[in-house]
Amino acid sequence: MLSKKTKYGLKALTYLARQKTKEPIAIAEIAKHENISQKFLENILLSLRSTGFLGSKKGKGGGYYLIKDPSEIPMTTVMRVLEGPIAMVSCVSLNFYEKCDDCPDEQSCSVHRLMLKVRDSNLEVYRNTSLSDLLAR
Amino acid sequence: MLSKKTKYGLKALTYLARQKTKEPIAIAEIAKHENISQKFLENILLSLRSTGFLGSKKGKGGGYYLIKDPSEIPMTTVMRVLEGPIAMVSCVSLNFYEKCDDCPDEQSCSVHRLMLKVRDSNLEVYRNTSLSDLLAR
DNA sequence: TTGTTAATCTATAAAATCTATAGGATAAAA
DNA sequence: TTTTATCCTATAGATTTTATAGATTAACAA
Repeated sequence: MLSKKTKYGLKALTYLARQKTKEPIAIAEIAKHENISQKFLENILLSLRSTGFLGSKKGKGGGYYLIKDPSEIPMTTVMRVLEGPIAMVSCVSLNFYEKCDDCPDEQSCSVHRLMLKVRDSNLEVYRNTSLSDLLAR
Repeated sequence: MLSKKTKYGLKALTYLARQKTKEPIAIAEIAKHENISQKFLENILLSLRSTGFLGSKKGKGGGYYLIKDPSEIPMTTVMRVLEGPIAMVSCVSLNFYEKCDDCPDEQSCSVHRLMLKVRDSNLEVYRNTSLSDLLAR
């Protein structure tokens, strides 16, 4: 299941991408429009900021804004920050590889084999999807 | 992340599929070979039995055995029983559809749009993979 | 300078889910 | 009728997710 964190994060990014202006948008405004707890959203946007495509400004008139064009913001990056590794098991993870402690041999592991396919499949979707693809009606 | 339940369930099914004989295999044997808590595995196999491709026999010489050929056991069925719906949000689920309570319009929802792609992609993998595909070395 | 606004940061509470175990019931075989 | 192994239900323990609280920092405006 998709976490609420990811769901909210995607909605917030979409909300920002739909703005005509590039002026900062307050968290309160996003939270209100997208039915999200403001405090929860604060944490989410904060973690998204580390990606480099999201900027923020403090004080009056402050808020969040996109630094890059939505078409330059890939879902691989967004999903990794929000949802964590794209792979469902760490032994097939590109960015967070870890050996399974209970599995003596990856080559012959059925779970490994299946999850490799799933990872490749998901990766292709995320690599070929940017924030701009989520906007269209 | 893949749950341990699913991981264990897949390993157990694979273990059964690799048997030469069609005689029942005791849970204890599977648990030992695959490093799984026996009691936990009991529950898992029990839930897998509902799919119809897994049979069991009680008493001495009892255990679990595959009713169908591994090539006739699709991952869609296995994953749905073990891991739950394949869709990451219920609003794109084929078998467990539910409207999101916080989302006024699916058509314009960015999460819906993205998760639809992910579901299709995963579904294709699971539909084209059977238990027999997980066996090969 | 001072007050107001809004993001930043850390900690933690509350809720939900996952993982594992316990123990008796049932069925089959010897 | 004893032994063996699955069946079934309940629940304990651990982990993760979701949400909130409150003090801090930065920017702006009067």
